[in-house]
Amino acid sequence: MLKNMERSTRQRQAIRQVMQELNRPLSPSEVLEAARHKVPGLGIATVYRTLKGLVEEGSAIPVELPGEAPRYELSGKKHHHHFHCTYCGKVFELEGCPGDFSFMAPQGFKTERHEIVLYGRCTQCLNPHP
Amino acid sequence: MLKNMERSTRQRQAIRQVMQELNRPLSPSEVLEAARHKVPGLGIATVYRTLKGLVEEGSAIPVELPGEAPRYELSGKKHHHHFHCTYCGKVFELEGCPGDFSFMAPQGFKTERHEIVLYGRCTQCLNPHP
DNA sequence: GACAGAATGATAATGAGTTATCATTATGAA
DNA sequence: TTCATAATGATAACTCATTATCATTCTGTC
Repeated sequence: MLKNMERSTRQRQAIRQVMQELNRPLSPSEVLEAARHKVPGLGIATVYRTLKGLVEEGSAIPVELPGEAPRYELSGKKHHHHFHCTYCGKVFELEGCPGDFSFMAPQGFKTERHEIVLYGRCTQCLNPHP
Repeated sequence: MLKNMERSTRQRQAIRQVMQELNRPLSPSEVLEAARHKVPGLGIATVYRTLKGLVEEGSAIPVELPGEAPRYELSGKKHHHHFHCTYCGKVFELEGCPGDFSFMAPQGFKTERHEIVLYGRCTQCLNPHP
């Protein structure tokens, strides 16, 4: 007897695969575009529904960046930050973190967490003809 | 002969004052609320128009934080980051910056700028009864 | 294979934030 | 003070991301 996200459909398989393969935070429309290569008729509503389900079951988490609609990445990764290519708009995962930034907060403030976003050009956009 | 933001109205004066006095990134509705203490009948449309004008003339800049609508702060400050109180929702300016984060980017990526956001509790929210 | 009902896809509806409209008011040059 | 017109405030309209609706299709159990 099943509960949430109970049936294994081609659409859901494709969406999960795309998120594993691309391995970076994806917007719903990026997921749609990539997953349509596997399931041509895929609709955006299914993408939203599936992403919501993945977040609810804990296997994906939303990634919020300044001025952008949420993207989604698979969960289970350790503390990390992101790089946003200002040319192609893709967001990449960074490894590691320089550490604790509590010292930046004013006296009397209690820092609980932090986010770092780097902006610039990714390799593909710097070297368009490899 | 005047150009943009040409007339000095009570509304515009109040909005500029509020931004100077509070000295932190303010959302349009925060500006409205604060500026209404000076100009009671102030409307939200005027706030949006004035903020847009301030940005166009270069005296204010939009501050984008993850998952939030843009706030606005007066320009001319040096490189800095922000603290977002998760309790009252206010955003505060931080002084200084630990430095360069290019080393976090993958091989072949070119980092041009970075953003840091700290999350936690501000003094007021930690000490409600001073 | 048959069947209950979960899932899908197209699209209408929603919601939050922002902008446009327009009649009225207020600024500032003459 | 007068007057052209910029600015205001109320609110309708718009934008864009997301969700709801619903007829149809598909999954998985029997």
